[in-house]
Formats: sequence, structure tokens, C-alpha cells
Amino acid sequence: MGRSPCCEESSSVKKGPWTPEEDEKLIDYISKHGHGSWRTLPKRAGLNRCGKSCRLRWTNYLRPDIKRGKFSEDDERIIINFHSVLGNKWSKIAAHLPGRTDNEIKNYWNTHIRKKLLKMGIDPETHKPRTDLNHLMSLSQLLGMSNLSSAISTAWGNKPLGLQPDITQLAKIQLVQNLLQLINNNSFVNIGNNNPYLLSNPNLNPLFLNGINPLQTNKEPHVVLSGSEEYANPGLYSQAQSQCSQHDVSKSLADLDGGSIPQDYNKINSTTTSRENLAENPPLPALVAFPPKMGTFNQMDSGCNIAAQTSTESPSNTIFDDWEKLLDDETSGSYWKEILE
DNA sequence: AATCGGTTCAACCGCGGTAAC
DNA sequence: TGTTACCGCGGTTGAACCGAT
Repeated sequence: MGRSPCCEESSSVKKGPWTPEEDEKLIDYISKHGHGSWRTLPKRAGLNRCGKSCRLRWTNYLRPDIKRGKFSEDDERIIINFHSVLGNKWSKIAAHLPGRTDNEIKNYWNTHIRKKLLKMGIDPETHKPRTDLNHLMSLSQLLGMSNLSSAISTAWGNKPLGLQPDITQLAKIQLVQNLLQLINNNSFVNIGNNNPYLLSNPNLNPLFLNGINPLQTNKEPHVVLSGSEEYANPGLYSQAQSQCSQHDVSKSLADLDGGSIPQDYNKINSTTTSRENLAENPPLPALVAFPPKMGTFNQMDSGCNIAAQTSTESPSNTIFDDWEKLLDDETSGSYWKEILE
């Protein structure tokens, strides 16, 4: 329904930064009487502020259990993980970070995490690889003089599990993927699904919580993050879960919450299953087949290993071979060579 | 030392949900 | 059932801060 601003009836109320005296009054009043009705609090506390302003000041700054200072890497990981599932539900995310406010998390996301993800070629909204042209251009610049085929072989060839590609290699992977996505309009190239970086990076894989390596565990999933809470971003989460689905997410979430499974998730768990959820929000199909020769994730044993490149198939069968052909072609490849070189 | 542009974050704005009447 | 009041949330703003020149 909405309503007019709570303070419009009284234009004389003070706005802007709070003074130490005002803070003191507010703290003093609430510690003695509790906040009660925020609307009437300012009058009762002797403050020339609107109730909303008092509530904000209290919940975001003066509350005694506020935890101030820099976010730890764990905090950051938790924020990314929950954002990939919940989206911009800052208050819900804040509920999993005791002492942190939704406002603080929102600010931190917008000023730090968002930029980090963008730099890495990850869309912070969808947690999927970016496909916009500006990003492609910046990636191509980042690549500088790199060579596409060597990029692919370096990034995908014989990398041992656990040895993550550096940022340049990531850029190469991203560029290739994005170009392929553009070419195959409406299709989803499965590099993202199988991207070892996305799956193994604790900051990007929601399953990678609190020391649980989704690439190594081998359990049946039985939990879900949906139900009353919308499955906001089926993208990364369901992709990761479907590709690498032998994980106990509830344990991860329980660990996050200091050992006990959060109430919300218990409630959710009792009503839905991940399979149902995935059925409702199936991961995007890989319309362009991921070439076996480039490596696939072995879900049967140790999780999502990238198999070493084995060139047993016809070399002309893969999209990457087509790519090399395309790039070798004097006429059609010149444009792409310009971008890539 | 002064200026400028970018970044950070506290505070504000306005809307949606919902309880109370 | 419709209206009003209130709370909480997410998006936005702008002053303060900071580093580069």
C-alpha cells in the first residue's frame, strides 16, 4: 500500500548526522525503557527527530551488539554464498552474520564485493559469467597478447585439481565462453557449469562453506534453500549443485550458524527438497555440448575433477576445434584475431 | 599546499506488508 | 472489507574521507 513519509507532518524535525548528545539521549532512553513505539519514542526521549530516524540510528549504529570493523574473508564468503541464493535480501543475509547490519552488508556488497566479482567477469546479480560487450572488450584488453588456443590448453589442459587458474587465465576462459555464448545466441555453453574456478572457489561456490570442499565430498543432498524464501538465483547455486551434487548443504549451513541449523532452514527442509526445487528451477541446459576431450567433471568418484585432456576423439568434433578453425581462417578470423590479440 | 576525482558509509526516502480498528 | 498506522526493507543520496597529481 505504501504511505507518506512518517515525518512529513512535522517539518521541523532534525535531519542529517546525529550528534553525540542525541546519541546519548537515545541510548539512555532505550536502555531504560526499551524502544516501544518508534513513532512516539522521539517525544518521550526528548529528541527532535522522527521515529524512523531514531530506529535507523539505533539498529544500524547504536545497538550494543553491533560488530564494527572490517569484514573478514569468512564474512565475505558468507555474504557471497547467501547472496547467490537469496539475492538482495540484505536483512536475511545479515541474520547470518551476527552483529552486522543489513545496511552495512549492503554497503559492503556495493563497494567491495560487487566490484571484485565484476573484475572477475562474474555478474554480481546472477552470479553467472558476464556476457555484455563492454565486458568482452575489457577482457580482451586484459588478455593483451594472449593466444586463444594456448589459453584454452593452459587453462583447461593438464591443470591438477586444486591449482586454480590465475586471473589472466580466468579472463581467457571468460572471454571464450562469452564469445561462444554470443555466437550461440540463447544457448548456454557449459564452461560455466564446469568451470573449475567457479566450483572450487570458496567465494563463488555456495557449497564451499566452512571448509567443506564440494569438489571432494560425496554425499546425497537433502536440503534446500527455498520454500518461503524464494530461490532467487537458481544460476550458480543450482548449477553448482547439479553439477557437483554430492554435498550436504545443511551441514554447511549449520556450520555457518555456529553448529545449529538455522531455524529457517529447518522449517524449509521439512517442507521441500532440493530435488523438487531443482525440478522447479532446473539448471540451464547445455545446448552446446561440452566436449569430452576438453575435460568433464567426474561426478561418480571424487566430485568434479577435470579429467586430463585426452585426444582420443576426432579433432574436428569440438567447438574448440571449430574455434581454432575460425581463428585460422584468414577472412572470418581476422576480426576475432583483432579482439584477441 | 591545493585541487580533484573516486570511494565509503551513515542517513534518508519511499514502498510493501501487515496488524489494528 | 476497507482504511489507517506502523514497521521494516531495499534503493539512493550526499557529506566526509582519501589518495593521486
